Amino acid sequence: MNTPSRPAGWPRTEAEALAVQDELRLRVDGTDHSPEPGASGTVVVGLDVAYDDERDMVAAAAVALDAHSLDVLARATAFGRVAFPYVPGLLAFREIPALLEALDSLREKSGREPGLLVCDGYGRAHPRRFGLASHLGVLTGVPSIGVAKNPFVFTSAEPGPRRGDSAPLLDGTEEVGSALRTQDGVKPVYVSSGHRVSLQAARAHTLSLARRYRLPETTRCADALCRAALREAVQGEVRGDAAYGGKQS
DNA sequence: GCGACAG
DNA sequence: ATCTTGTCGC
Repeated sequence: MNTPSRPAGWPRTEAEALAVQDELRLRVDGTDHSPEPGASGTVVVGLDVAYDDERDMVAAAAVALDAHSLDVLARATAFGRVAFPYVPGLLAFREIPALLEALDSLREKSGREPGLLVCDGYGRAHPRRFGLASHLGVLTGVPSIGVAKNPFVFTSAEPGPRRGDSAPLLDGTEEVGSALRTQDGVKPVYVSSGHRVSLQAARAHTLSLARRYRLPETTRCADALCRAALREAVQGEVRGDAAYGGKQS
């Protein structure tokens, strides 16, 4: 019933959060230890968070898919209070406590270890090279990538028009990610490596997960789940239903 | 100094 | 992220 929104020691100020990023960024492993994209039996986890700022409430979702079939193997949610205000570049501090809780819950009920985490946002494509996907990867040790819908502060050439076409996402002259077309003639997504995944592999995983739609199936499933969970939790609160007061699956 | 800025 | 109807198309 008790859902800590801010774990002990969680940063309270922007300065503290920046210090944490500077410390943890040193632990990022840029070499590839990710499973083969689309490999049967590999568990890929999609993660997302929905907010109700009015009620200071967040709902996180973690969904496990089979990398080959894209079948949903397990789902988990977690609820809490907003852990940090939204500050561009510090998104992780807002979302990670609830995401870790959902991920723990998912491990319990699936009984399987994730081979890859797919986050809504950035990994290396970040002002300090330590976005949400990098942060979550370092904390869990699981290979991770970030797939975002917008280029944030970076620029890229327009990738070619076909699925699979990509262009470097640049911070000046440094390649920090890829603009990747996942469907013919559809707006690209912005992919970057988080932890223990190369950029090339991050693109391959993204394409393998986005077979029919612009966004990876992992992201679509997690997005739908956390939104539904938040709706139900808010309704429950309005009705004064105690069953919605804590965490749920 | 001002605006822009993952979700 | 979220506020929000209908509409065009596969």
